[in-house]
Amino acid sequence: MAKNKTPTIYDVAQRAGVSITTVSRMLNAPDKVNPETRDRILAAIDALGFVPKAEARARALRQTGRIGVITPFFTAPSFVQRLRGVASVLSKSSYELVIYPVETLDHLQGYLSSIPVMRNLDGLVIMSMAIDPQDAKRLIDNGMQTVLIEYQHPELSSIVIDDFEGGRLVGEHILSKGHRIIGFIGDIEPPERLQIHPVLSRLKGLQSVLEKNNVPLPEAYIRSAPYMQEESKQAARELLGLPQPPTVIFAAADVQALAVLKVAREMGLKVPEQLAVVGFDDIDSADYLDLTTIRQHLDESGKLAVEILLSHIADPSRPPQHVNLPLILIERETA
Amino acid sequence: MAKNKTPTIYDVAQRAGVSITTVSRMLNAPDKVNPETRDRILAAIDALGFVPKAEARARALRQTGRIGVITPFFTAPSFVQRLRGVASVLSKSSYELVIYPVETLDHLQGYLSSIPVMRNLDGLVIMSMAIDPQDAKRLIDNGMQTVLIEYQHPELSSIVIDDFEGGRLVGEHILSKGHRIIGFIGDIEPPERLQIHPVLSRLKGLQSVLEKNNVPLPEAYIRSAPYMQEESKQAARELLGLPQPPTVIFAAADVQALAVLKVAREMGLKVPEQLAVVGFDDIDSADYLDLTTIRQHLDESGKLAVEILLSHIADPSRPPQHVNLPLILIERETA
DNA sequence: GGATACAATGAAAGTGCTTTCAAAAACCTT
DNA sequence: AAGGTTTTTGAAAGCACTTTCATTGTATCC
Repeated sequence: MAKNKTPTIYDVAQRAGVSITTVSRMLNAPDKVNPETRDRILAAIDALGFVPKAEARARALRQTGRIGVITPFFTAPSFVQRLRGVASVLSKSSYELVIYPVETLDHLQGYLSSIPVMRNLDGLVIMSMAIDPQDAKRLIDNGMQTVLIEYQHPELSSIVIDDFEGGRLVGEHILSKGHRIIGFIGDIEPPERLQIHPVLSRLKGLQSVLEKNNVPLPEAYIRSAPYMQEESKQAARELLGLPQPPTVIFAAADVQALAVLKVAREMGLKVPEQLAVVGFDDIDSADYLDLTTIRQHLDESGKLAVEILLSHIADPSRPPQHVNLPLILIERETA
Repeated sequence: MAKNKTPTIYDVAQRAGVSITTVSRMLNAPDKVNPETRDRILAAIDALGFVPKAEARARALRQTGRIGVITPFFTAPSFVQRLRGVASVLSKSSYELVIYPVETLDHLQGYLSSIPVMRNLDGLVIMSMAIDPQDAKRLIDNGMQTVLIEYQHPELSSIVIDDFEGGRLVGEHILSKGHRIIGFIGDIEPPERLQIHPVLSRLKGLQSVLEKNNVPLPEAYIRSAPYMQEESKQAARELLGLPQPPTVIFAAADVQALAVLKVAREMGLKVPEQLAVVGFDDIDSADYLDLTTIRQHLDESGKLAVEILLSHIADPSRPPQHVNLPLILIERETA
């Protein structure tokens, strides 16, 4: 047997001693071919394990739909948790989950220009990325059902959280705990590809509360650091090395808060007595570390996104839906 | 314009004043065509509402550009990290990443019976799951390139680690630290769907070292608990409630080790003075918590799997490759 | 026996794309 | 300004089938 290639209609024809025409006809209109010939062809088909490719594909495309998720390269636990939500509802339906990890803006551009046009996706979830109006328009024009997470567009469904409010919640909490010297760590200038600025809003929310209560937050107490562990630790060390170090640090992402906790341990600071820490996201690890943080229902946002998506795929006439997920402060041990 | 037919690439080409080649190229490798031309084509596409037929494309293409990953429903950080490895190499190629989360054995069976026949995948990675000989045969017969992680089959490429050796490493380490009363927590009876028993091997590795050194490990000090946080904590509490509590606990998964650490904190035990903890996996959080653990290069295993897969897709005549990834003990603060 | 009607088949021409290869154009060097 | 690269492009040759159309061999009728 000439193997390792998947058999084509040509192989079948040759083996059955007929032309490809006859094989094709046998497949599409069996009654138009002589029963003897038919049996010969059938035997050849079985022997070769032939499956008409186009048909398989068409069937595959119909029976199992595909939904795509565009996500910043998922190094961050928060994205993972959202994906988990997405997968959990998808695995109950018969949809495949296709992931498009975005590392650079080019990537995103590439996906966005080919996806709507290629039409081999039934729906799309775009996580934490700004998309420009032109791309949005193309999605809409091509009837690609899309749900945005952490970004908005009037004509596309979206799920957002109120980052400003989150910052406020943190501000109120730490003030109520009596803190007056406050440090902030966050990735204020996020990677260009994202083009969204949740961290800045969180900071502003914090600032608004502090101002209202006449608690200062000098420039020196605000450090911008990327999500990486090392950079975050460095930022924490700088903050704690200040002549008058903060008694609480608000890290705008849990992963960064974890880094702060690690520094605190290194320096032998008792948490929360000598240093309180508040995070943002409520990733899984936050619970393990007893980190006080803002829960933004990451799993839920993923689930919801897909549910909205599926309902819109089922009935494309539904208007876009805009959901604002509530935030709550989870008080644990670190603040 | 002859309309009422759905537009083809020819119509687009004509309208944009270029050849079909250029249109096709624009669709598949946008960066290889002049931006001006690109805009013209894009405009034509938009104007005509052109949609490339997936079927035709697959036909001409002879490959699908999709690689699939079958993974236990990815709630566990360790799977996530492997996926990260997978995605990192995939995003450099032009393959789509399709994820098949497995929740039940039925799921797996469904995937395994349709995937090879459907032929809409160029390659497959199967993580941490046993596949029976029949399914393996089907994959092989249909020429589906496959890489197994944490499971072996003589005719399929695979990536494994030596769990027994990992257990040994832990045993030697804790003995060298002077511990003589040892506790073990692990998911010894894993979910039926997995049908693989890495945890048992880890335990056996540990036991082999202990025996050799005449250190006892009574039944009561071995607790089986599923990966969930609550169950793991409960197991830890039981262990620590023993008349003679262990001075070190080896948790066969980092997530469980984190739960142990949490219990220790609850009980006010100093780590590692009063209770040492060793994990297994070296997930991201392990670093944040300074957990002493066995590193099994999760990211790397994912990367490697895809690299092997891609090389086999490129040249299907290559023989299956069996890789044994080395384990090392990472000594941090907890033991 | 000759004309007519079919049934069964294959050669070859699509189908809507991708890809290879080579030519043309634009850009650098020295 | 001559030569060498690189970038853009299109003609044409696939891909795995489906369809059209012409050819053959019979069966049927008068």
